[in-house]
Amino acid sequence: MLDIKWMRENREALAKAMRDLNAEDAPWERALALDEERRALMTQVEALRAERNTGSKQVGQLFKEKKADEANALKERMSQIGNEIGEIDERLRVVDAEFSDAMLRIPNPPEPDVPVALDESGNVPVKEWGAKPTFDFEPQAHWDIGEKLDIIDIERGTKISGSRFYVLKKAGARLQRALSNWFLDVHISEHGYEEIYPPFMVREQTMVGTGNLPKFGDVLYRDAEEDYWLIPTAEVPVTNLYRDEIIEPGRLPIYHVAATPCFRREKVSAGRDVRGIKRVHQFQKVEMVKFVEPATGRDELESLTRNAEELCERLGLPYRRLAIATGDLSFVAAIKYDIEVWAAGCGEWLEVSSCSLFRDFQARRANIRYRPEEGARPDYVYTLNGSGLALPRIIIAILENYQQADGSVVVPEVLRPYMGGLAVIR
RNA sequence: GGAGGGAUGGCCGAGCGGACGAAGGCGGUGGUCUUGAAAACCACUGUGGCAGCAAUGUCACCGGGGGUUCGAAUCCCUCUCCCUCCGCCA
Repeated sequence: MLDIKWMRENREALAKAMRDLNAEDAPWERALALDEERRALMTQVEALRAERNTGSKQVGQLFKEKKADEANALKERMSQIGNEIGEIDERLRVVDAEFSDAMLRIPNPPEPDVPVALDESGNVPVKEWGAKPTFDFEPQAHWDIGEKLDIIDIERGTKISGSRFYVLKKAGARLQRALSNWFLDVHISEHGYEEIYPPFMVREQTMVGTGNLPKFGDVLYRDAEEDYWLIPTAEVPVTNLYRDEIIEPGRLPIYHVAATPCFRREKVSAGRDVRGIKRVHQFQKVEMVKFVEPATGRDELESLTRNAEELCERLGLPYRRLAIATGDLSFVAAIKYDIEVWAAGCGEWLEVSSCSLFRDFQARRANIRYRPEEGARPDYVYTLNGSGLALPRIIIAILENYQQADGSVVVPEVLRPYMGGLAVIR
């Protein structure tokens, strides 16, 4: 959510931001109009309330002085004012609700250095690391490797739960667990993050806080009877940890990391990436979330992104960093880098991390503030998050990049301690 | 799942239709006293909206929302959360 005061004073900048974002349907003009109406109604109703407050006090006073006639007359007048207040209040309620709804549907303006383009074709590779592996045989795709090694069972996943579900078995399941644990351990002991185990189901308000609702409910799973939504990422519960709180001086920055399953309906990408385990309804992900002081936002984004990249490097997986263009930016992000890992079998770059700075956009929605110093007035924090990293795409990359002619797969060195010393999956 | 009891300022806790933004206490800040500190005493001590250049004014907030009333922390409805007992359960 944006600062309405900023919006009032920066109409042109706002208009340009919405154009750049390819979000010209965002109701920002409507929000500004409703804001004006809202304030006008407020001024009216408050004046009336002030009148009634003093009047009502007099009523009591007059009764005490036994001036019943005067008291009743005044009461009558106050009753009329009460009716007027009721009417204006009614309108105010409607206007207010519409205003809030409009505000929740306006995306975050991009940072000045975000490449301007209407869609993902404008994303700019800003960095590439590692050499793509070469083979003296025809490299297989992970769905073949996984099936032959009996570590990915798509057929049975589909039998149990339907399309876009899979079963990991034996070294496959263990590889995922090893990755998840190793990621966590690196972030905790080397990068200064605190581990969080959050709920995987959250209520609507929590989804609003991170910007997943009201606009993107169609990609979420929910309980049919109760107000429970399955998290599409740990970002949701972890960011909301401090909702409606004021973080005391000296506590920032706060770094959290959580490994959770993520649930996504993938409705909008129906038909895309149906093969294998690249795009699935349930996947494991380690997510980093930061709460920081505004001035440090960009530096924190860089270090966050590095925290993710470093994992790829240590796994020996070639990757590239993409600066996401305005038109491809998520609703809440002010700037975003994607990290894509090369998968030699299907010959694709796979997105395994998205690192975003939200400025105070989420903090306003979720009302997360901090006190810059003792006694100072609270201000909104900046929030950031990034995957570090997403599974099972890393599994895909490992299987495809580390495959050998005989169909076996070499386990990257760093994972072996987490795999009971296993060096080759065969 | 059943039966009860709660939610008040940073914390504890009173209030049950007007004098309440809210007694009292604790904590915090400033001051007096003191060589210094403690104690004692005095004062101050919530957040947000709107109008205004400002001083300031005004409105709202006693878990959330709605209602009754001239007037609600106080009465009614509803939701959420917490606690106790019973049942069930990894």
